[in-house]
Amino acid sequence: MSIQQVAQQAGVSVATVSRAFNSPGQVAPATRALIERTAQRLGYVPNASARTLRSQRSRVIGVVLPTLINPVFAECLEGIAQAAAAKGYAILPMTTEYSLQREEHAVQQLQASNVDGMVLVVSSPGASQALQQLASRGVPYALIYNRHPDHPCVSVDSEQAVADLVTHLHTLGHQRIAMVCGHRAASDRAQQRSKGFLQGMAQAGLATPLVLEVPFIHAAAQQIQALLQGSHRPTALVCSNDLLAIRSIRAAVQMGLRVPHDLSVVGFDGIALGLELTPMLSTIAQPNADMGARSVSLLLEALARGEPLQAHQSITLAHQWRTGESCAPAP
Amino acid sequence: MSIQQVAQQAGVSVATVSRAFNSPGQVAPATRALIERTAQRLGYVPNASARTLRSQRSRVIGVVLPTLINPVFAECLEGIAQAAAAKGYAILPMTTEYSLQREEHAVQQLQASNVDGMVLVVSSPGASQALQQLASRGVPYALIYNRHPDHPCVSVDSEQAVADLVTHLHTLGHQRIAMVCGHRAASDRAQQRSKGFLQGMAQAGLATPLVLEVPFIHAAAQQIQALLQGSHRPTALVCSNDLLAIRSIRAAVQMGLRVPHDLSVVGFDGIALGLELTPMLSTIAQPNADMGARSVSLLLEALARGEPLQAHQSITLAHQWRTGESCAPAP
DNA sequence: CTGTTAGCGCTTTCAA
DNA sequence: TTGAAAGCGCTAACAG
Repeated sequence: MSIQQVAQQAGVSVATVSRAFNSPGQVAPATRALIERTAQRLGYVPNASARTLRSQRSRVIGVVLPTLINPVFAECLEGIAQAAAAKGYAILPMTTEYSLQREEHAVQQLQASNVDGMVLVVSSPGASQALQQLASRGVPYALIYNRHPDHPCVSVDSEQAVADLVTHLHTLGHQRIAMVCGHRAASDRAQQRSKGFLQGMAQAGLATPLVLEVPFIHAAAQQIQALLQGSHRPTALVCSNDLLAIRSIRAAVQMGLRVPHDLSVVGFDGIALGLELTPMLSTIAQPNADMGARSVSLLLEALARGEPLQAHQSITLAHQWRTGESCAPAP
Repeated sequence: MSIQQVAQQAGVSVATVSRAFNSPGQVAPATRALIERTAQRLGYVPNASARTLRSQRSRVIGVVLPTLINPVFAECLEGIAQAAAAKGYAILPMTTEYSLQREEHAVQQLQASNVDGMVLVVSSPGASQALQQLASRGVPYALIYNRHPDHPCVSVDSEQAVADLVTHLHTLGHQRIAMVCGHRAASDRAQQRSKGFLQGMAQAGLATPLVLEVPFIHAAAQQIQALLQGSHRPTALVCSNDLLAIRSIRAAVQMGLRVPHDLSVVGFDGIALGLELTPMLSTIAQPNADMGARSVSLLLEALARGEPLQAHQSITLAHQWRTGESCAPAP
């Protein structure tokens, strides 16, 4: 089913059929109606590859994410997809599983696919080859969750958020607060959040802050339990994301601790599932879908202006403390 | 960066460059090395649109899923992505949010994108316009999770699984067993699972089976709590998926019931997160990533043979009872 | 082993 | 308002 056949059937030229689809206003109403009817009857759908090849724009936005197993990224992707669809754009998502190599590969693939722009979550913006390539080639892109002065980012202020959280915990009477943190090398979020933790602890005048670094992928129950051992154990655990919080709760309950009675556990991200859990997850909630949507608008505006996004166009969105049920005053 | 410029820089014809990429064996080692070096230096990546347009194959597999918010589909997608990548295929996922209209739209978009084949989870294979279109146009496709005699499907026998589960619960002493089920109109899985429930109840000689139908999207705590009211309340709840099980546990705990002591709750799907919860989710686990992978292999085999998949090539994979901690003998 | 060449289906001047 | 025609970048005969 090509434009040729539609043109032939309708008794017009291919150019007219093309116009009927792309700038209907330029086609006489009668002609347009005829073409629409014919196309409908033949089940004609314009060939995206040909269109892209010829017009040098694909109306596709590439998306690079660490993984879809962590619901925070799935939620964000839904936001991206929705915002893109509303503007007539399709999305092409790729996951990197926190691997730098796959990050570069994804970016390369997306470039080959002629995406008009990209939305990415990378490990570490400062160190990313992939981003450099994008910048040097003038491909418009926006980062989400990442924060970096040299790149256009849509994010929340994790550092401040966690620092404030520590203050809040301190107010609740917690003195011994520890952090469970994802691999900082694989995520600038983990870095910022742990930085905020240390800052908050210092501000509160709390001593010897403990930060336990664990992998993202597998549960690390034993390490967490080791952290919770002894009479001088922490009374509150700050986790660098909700998934780690969920794992921490399990680890704690397994060793006989009650959450939040004996131990407060708070997460970061605000995944929707956290609201359904028992206890409901106490967490610093990010507007995940909205962040996705905002990054798309930013990107599309840049596309419309015909120039890449600048670092100074970064957006910091408000986070929100979700009280939940896994956090309580110190015992 | 086009093949032209690489050819020129390397002092060979475009055909040779093309061959160097697509059938390296046909190019003299020295020439190939030169081309590879040149391409590398210039940062050349073949243009996917041009390639697809010319060769009439995109090496892309379209994927249609209800949503990525339910982790079962996210896990499945990871399986699909991995299997596809291993064979040099990219994937193009679209979500339908359980809407029939979006289902058709997705299929149409994917066709326009020249995908070589599709993997889909639809609401109801028997009623799907989209599938009919695919079949009539000879586009190879495979369904996952769905089960239907007229379509090639990769699935587990949900009906049998749930029937067996009811037997198991009966063995554990449960007499009053109810089901919490997703909208049957929006999902043939919900249909099959509720059918299995009724069958299991009949087999066990248990009376008046209660099936509560709830929406997929929003929590329905009140309806579930109404079901659990009174002294003659169920002692076990069979949920048509893990998300509903998680919600049911919350609803139960909120009204003072202990899980599994007062009430057993079992799910269906085997999402990875279920293993991390407290109590760990008791569930009928499907091999989600594997199902995705198998559907891809099936599809690629069909592609290699140059013909669509047939209904009789359907695969039924084994499910597995995951004991968990949310299910116990009747109180 | 390498080069020449004809399109794949579409958009977009340029003319009429 | 419409048509003719020139490619977008690539692959796949075909020829050498």
